[in-house]
Amino acid sequence: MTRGRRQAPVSKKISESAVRRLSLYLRTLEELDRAGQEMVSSEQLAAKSATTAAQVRKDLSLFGSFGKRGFGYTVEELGRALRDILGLTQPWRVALIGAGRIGSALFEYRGLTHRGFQIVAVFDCDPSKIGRKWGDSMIRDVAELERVVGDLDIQIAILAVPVEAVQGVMDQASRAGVRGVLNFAPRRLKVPAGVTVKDVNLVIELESLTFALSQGV
Amino acid sequence: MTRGRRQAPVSKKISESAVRRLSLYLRTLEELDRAGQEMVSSEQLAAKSATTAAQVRKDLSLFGSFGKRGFGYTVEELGRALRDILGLTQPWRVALIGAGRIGSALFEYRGLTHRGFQIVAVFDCDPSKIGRKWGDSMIRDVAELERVVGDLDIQIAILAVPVEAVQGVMDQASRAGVRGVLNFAPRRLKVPAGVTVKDVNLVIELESLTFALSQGV
DNA sequence: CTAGTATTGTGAAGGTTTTCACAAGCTGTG
DNA sequence: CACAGCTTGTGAAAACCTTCACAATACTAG
Ligand SMILES: NC(=O)c1ccc[n+]([C@@H]2O[C@H](COP(=O)([O-])OP(=O)(O)OC[C@H]3O[C@@H](n4cnc5c(N)ncnc54)[C@H](O)[C@@H]3O)[C@@H](O)[C@H]2O)c1
Ligand SMILES: NC(=O)c1ccc[n+]([C@@H]2O[C@H](COP(=O)([O-])OP(=O)(O)OC[C@H]3O[C@@H](n4cnc5c(N)ncnc54)[C@H](O)[C@@H]3O)[C@@H](O)[C@H]2O)c1
Repeated sequence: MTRGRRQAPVSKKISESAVRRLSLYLRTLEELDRAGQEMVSSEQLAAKSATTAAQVRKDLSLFGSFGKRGFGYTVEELGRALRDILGLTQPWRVALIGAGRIGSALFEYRGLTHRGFQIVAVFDCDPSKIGRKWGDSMIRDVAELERVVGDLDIQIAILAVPVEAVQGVMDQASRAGVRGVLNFAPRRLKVPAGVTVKDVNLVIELESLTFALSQGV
Repeated sequence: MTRGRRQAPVSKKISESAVRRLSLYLRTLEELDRAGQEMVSSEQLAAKSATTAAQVRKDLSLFGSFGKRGFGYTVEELGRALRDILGLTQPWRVALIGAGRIGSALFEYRGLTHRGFQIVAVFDCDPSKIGRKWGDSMIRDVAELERVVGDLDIQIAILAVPVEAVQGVMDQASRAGVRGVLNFAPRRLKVPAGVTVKDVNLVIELESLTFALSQGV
């Protein structure tokens, strides 16, 4: 029987909610790090991440053993481990498709670059927008998507196009070799196996809010 | 033993995921309605909403009995029932706080008004923005928040301010009597009991995407 | 009216996630 | 070195959610 720590997972299935919490823990750790704190207990990490100490320990135990009994976790070390688990050790190259209102907000959002997501190309289909300069680069014709994704080694696409266009753009993107997609259009996308989609849907958020509000009366 | 249909729930606890699916079903129903379809089976509703027929029926059964055995559901009737359950029978009055990049994208987003969310006031703290005209109304000083929320009977606030400012703005909003909040800033908010918060956090979405991508290697 | 077909509504089973509780183990102190 | 104090890591229990499977039932056709 091996005794290693920080062991690779035995390929257990990890729940979506566990992964989302890991991302939260990482943000909390970064705040602690900025505040100069070196150690943190599962108790404290939980309090700052709106969960419980047991949940924190269970989540981490899915991936290995990162703490010291009696003392807690080293902020920096655990942060490194989480970045590693979440696949954040090297920056990701992202295409933004749709240079409209949401697209421009995202393009200028420092929170993304900061976390290692580099928008390396922007696409649109509107001739009046194509060629316009955004930041260092230029808005490209979405027809070039396939070529550019290959040339720039893009792995992720953010879809910020109108709902009627989104499935078509998705098809182009998956043909181009994009493996992950963040979709802002309110439609469930059909994708080939091997492509992962995450949806951001404001209306669902708002409606789950109004549900809660009208329940609580 | 009563035999009523469409019974009010016996105040069971409804899971967040069930509510989110209801919102999805509603969108699907609206699409079917636009397409002129009158009846729908749980099977079809499930296929279009990326879930299973059993799940659809179970979700609906939490709130009552809306279908006809042997036939399915009336698109319009079920739509009405879902709007009722989700608290969408009358429009909600929303304050947008933070007239920056994300704020302006949201303000112009038709998808919200469309679904009965009316942005009736916009607030900022930047003197160069206050007083500027947006749509029919004007950007107001966030200092007026408390008064305006009362005057305009605002129930929901969308927070689109920088992360450093968000807890302060949240405190103002809850003092003002806002009961629901959609928060775009990447920080967990502390709120008094009776206030519900939903977070929209892009970085979590992207990181759960990169987790999936780096697992799947 | 009866038979036949289709689909709902729902207990029960099965599966997953969260919480509990405690042995294991690290560190500082005397 | 032994002990005290504290926190992790983890099986087991509890809670929660999804899937299964089928009786109940609505409607149509004959
Ligand atoms: N604006 C918001 O706050 C908001 C919020 C949530 C979701 N969304 C969703 O995000 C998407 C974009 O919204 P928006 O408000 O930015 O719209 P927008 O109209 O401002 O921008 C859409 C952009 O996509 C471009 N486009 C259209 N078809 C294209 C194609 N086939 N290929 C490439 N580019 C194409 C358009 O030229 C335009 O520049 C929509 O699906 C919307 O439902 C928007
Ligand atoms: N831009 C994006 O795409 C994006 C994406 C996800 C999340 N976010 C988050 O949304 C928030 C807003 O981002 P943004 O890019 O729109 O920023 P922004 O700087 O463009 O806009 C923020 C606005 O808030 C105003 N403001 C600051 N303090 C305020 C206060 N106390 N009261 C009222 N208004 C105040 C500012 O004057 C500014 O107009 C941030 O927390 C950001 O992390 C942004």
